[in-house]
Amino acid sequence: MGVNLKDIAQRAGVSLATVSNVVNGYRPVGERTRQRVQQAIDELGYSPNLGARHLRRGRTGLIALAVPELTNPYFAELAEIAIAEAAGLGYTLVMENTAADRETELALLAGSRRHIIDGLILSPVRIGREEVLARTSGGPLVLIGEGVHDVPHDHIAIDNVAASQAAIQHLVEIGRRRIAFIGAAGGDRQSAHLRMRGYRDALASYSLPFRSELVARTDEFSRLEGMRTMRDLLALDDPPDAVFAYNDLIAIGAFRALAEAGCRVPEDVAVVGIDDIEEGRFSSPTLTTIAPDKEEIGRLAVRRLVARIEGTEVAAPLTVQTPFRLVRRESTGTPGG
Amino acid sequence: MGVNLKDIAQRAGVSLATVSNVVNGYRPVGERTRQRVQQAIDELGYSPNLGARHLRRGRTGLIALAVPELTNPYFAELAEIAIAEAAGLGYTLVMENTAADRETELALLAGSRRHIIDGLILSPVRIGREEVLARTSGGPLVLIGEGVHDVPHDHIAIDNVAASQAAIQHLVEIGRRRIAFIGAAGGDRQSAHLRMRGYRDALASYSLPFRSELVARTDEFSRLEGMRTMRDLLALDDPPDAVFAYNDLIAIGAFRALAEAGCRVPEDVAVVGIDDIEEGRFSSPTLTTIAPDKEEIGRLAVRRLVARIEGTEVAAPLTVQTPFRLVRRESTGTPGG
DNA sequence: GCGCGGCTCTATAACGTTATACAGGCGATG
DNA sequence: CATCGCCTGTATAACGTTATAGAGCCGCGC
Repeated sequence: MGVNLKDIAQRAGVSLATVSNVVNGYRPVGERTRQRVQQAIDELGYSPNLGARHLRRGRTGLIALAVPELTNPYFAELAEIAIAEAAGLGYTLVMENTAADRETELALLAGSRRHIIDGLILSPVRIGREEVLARTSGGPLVLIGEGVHDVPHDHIAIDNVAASQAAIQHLVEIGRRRIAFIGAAGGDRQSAHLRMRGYRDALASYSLPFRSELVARTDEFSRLEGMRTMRDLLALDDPPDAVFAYNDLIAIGAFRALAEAGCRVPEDVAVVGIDDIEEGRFSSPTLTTIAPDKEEIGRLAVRRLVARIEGTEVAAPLTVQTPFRLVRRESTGTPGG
Repeated sequence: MGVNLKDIAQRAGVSLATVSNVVNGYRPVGERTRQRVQQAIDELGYSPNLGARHLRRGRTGLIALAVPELTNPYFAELAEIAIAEAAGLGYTLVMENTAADRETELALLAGSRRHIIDGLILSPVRIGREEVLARTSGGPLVLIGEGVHDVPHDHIAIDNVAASQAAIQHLVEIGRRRIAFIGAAGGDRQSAHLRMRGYRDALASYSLPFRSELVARTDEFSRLEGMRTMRDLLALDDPPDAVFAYNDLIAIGAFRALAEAGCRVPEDVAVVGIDDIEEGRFSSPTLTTIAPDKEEIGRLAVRRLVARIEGTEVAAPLTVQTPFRLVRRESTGTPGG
């Protein structure tokens, strides 16, 4: 554990500063001395003490990715991508679990980790524009996903309204007319508002009536809530012939309720989700979904954050809408079926 | 961020050391001064610079949980528990993704993060006893899951042989005789060996023949591999009437192959997995599984690691076998059905 | 009156690194 | 030949904290 710069300096017969320069190339070092130092480093197996380095530099080399739930496969898949990208840029990514808790999100935003992390990628669900604007310090911040717009931070998301419209368009094209929406906003969750708006707009553009009984609110976006609300929808006098779910987890919960009720998918009820989690590629039936470009979102978020941290990016905050595509699977009938 | 010990000291009119003592109580401070200092802290909103503190103390307050894949819900669920437990003990838990890569596991073991983390919880899959024994430094280590036994480190796992036996027993009790096993060891993965052993032993104890054509090897333990190998099993002249899968993901992949082949579960083929991931509670059919006590594993791993780090635990390394239970669901028929 | 122990508090040296200021040598320039 | 600048390398002051040694004060016993 204990081999440090001084040990190397002694061994190579040079000063501390020279060793430091060899290690991180802040200033040029003559070829002969560089070799001597490098040899000493190799022999003694030196690796810099990051704590000390970062105390000096004022940076820790850690960035955080805060998501509402680690157990949502969408975020797990995103995290894997972001971790790899961060590692490639020399950073370590720390996962934070906000548990969709407003206080936790606020604390993170205010910089509760400010001495630990250099920057934060946040997927907000319980806070909005005002809270983000009120933030005065805490280092660079990149927002991902929906929820907060028009704030002075880099922001990466898909176009939720368009995504919803694409889903509804698909359902209409396969002949569905009574289309339900599961996952309406439980108050302050703007992402749900956006997807709801896309749902309404699309219905209107196809001259389909908006029926409030076909809109199901959920407190959280889980399989369990999807199952519960789907049961309610099936209990209607005139149940829906299609369901658009806020996300894939809800859709899979809906599958469960449909299976228990003996409804066939897609014959009786077609289902579309959003997220394209791997689970939906193996469920029975497989799940038609709107697939965001997770690679792009994860990598871009990390790259923008690192650019801000290192000061190489000073341009105005950027809002990026990453592409999405509709992936047809069994839950809406196979193409040509 | 800028408000540090010195600022507080000036404001309260005392020395640096006194403020430090108020903050972390290393030595007693008079009541009157303590109050003055506390007031200054509150007014200026001081929070200690963890980098500096840890440089001085030689600890960082970070621990890592290294798992083979973040996107495996079992590990995501475990991580959520471990993160909460670590936070309660004043530590921040960093997730590391080994991607089931031998080199990554070795690097982590050797202490590639030694200046960043105080200790490591590792779920090894590509390294074995010798590699762990060869380790000379790198701070406290707690092993979870299977794979490595008889090493001088705390180790938390379920009894894999017994778990497998319980699964087989259940399948036998519901009348199955041709029981396949998916997820045999692809070489060095000892966990698969153990589950395989439980499978063999259980078959023997029920006087059932061991048929090698009913054992499917997989390179990784994913839904995709489960689907592929299940297809192969169904192509046999005399296909199995039950499948015991290495884990739930494989079982769910097998579901997919069974659905595509038009096989009914559990009527034609019964399926049992291990892990009890939430996905299996909503799949169609729902998945019978061996449920490890994830709460216990996650919390115990963190507690043991922290105890080692803080030196409060000096007893010999402990191997804990946490309990498991069989959870009956549709994939083996409902109780009494 | 002097020394001694107990109680608060202070001064300060680390921890391991990086960035700044500076020193010496040497070739090029005026 | 003196001056300037470049090139290497060194010495050292931070970064913000904690632990150690010790300073001042007070009361008590000899």
